[in-house]
Amino acid sequence: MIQSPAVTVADKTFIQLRNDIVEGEIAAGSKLSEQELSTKFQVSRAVIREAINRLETCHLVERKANVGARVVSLTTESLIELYVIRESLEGMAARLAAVNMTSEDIDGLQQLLSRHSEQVKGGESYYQEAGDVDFHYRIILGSKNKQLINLLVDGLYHLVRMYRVQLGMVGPRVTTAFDEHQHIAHAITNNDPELAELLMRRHIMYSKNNIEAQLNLYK
Amino acid sequence: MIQSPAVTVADKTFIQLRNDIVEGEIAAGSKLSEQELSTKFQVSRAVIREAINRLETCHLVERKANVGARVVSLTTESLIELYVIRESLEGMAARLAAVNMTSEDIDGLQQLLSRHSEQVKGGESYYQEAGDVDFHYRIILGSKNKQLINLLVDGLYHLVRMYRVQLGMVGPRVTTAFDEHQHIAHAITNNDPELAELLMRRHIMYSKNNIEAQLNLYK
DNA sequence: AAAATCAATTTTGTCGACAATTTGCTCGGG
DNA sequence: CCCGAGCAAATTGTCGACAAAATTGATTTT
Repeated sequence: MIQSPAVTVADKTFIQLRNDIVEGEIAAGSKLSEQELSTKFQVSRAVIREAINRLETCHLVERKANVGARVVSLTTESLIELYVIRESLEGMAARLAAVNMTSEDIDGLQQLLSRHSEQVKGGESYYQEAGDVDFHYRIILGSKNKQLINLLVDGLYHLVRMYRVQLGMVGPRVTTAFDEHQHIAHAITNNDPELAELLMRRHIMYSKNNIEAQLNLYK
Repeated sequence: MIQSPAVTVADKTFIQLRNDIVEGEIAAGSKLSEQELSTKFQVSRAVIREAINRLETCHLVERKANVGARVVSLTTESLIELYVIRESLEGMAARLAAVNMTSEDIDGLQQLLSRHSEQVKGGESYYQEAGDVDFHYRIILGSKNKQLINLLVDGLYHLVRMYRVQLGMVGPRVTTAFDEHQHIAHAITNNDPELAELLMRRHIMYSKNNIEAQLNLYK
């Protein structure tokens, strides 16, 4: 898949729906009526079905035969499960990146961190949302493992974003996370795959623990 | 998704096509013509499109807009990439299994290994194909992480099987692999997640190395 | 009143036809 | 002889209608 510039109507509908779901405009757990959506978007049901199929591919909706499609519901368990998978896959991505990133890739990564550094000093919390994603995204691409990239970017990325947006993942982890990013980048620069993987796994595990703690406040 | 007993025509067509692709009856890299398939299976093109969409979901075919769908081509690089992902995810599965498997689960796992033990002593090479899959499958389910299970069983399992069938993964690793399985099971029985993950990762890495060696013979 | 049954309605599944796009070929020019 | 423009055939994308299945609500039975 990988972001191709939406040539067909089904493409546009899919992207629109995906945004609506990730942003929460279509509520988590709600039903996706084909008829309703086809009148809303002024397209045929075939287009809607195609779009829903793709949403299922990136784990944003679940379909049951003869019953229909529902947006996935956001549960604490699923979020934790997701972070465990991220820990595993992005840890591996960091390991691979330490071996496979070119010096240009590494330069770009360092420049990204420099910009983030100024933002953190300046007290901007803009960092958390886009910055964190950017960093992880570069590591994933740096793995140069096409299947891994596809799995993460098209398969889990949007689901992670959906949780972040809708549960409002903020917390006081901004500067801490930035330090962790620097350590990971350092390990990659030194071509130290074991350390890069270890640090990335810890980094994601800390995020997971942080989220678990936040969620337990509501209990 | 997860194996639901094919209620709709598209379900059956999908499963049929999936088998044909995995078994190599539809050649790797070949084009899937919607018209051709719809006449062959005596169903409408809508059904074929639905089936192809699902095949894309489990990474068995790739689609391009206005061009069509092709069965993925089996390259050495992709196979290695796949094993790297397995190493990561199944390693994590073993880690989780060591924590989350019930004593009943563990009993079942031990019984499975006992049966395999007799088969290995008896010199049956039946083991490799079904036995290995069975073992790994139990570990994956033992993780109790629904998203991980879904990712592996519906997403990568069939692709792995496709490679095994079509490249004829045999090799002299039968008894060695069995020993490794026993060690992994032992670590899980002892509730030792770190060791279980380490051993599973090594186990899959050994398989990967073995395959790489085999493939390099042809160069 | 609660549970089971059946019919009406709504929703998804499947179909064939038409529209839009790509592909391969032919033809004309350089 | 090679290359590009344009045309023709084949393929995918989109559509509306019909068939089949599930949900809903009323009715009957216990």
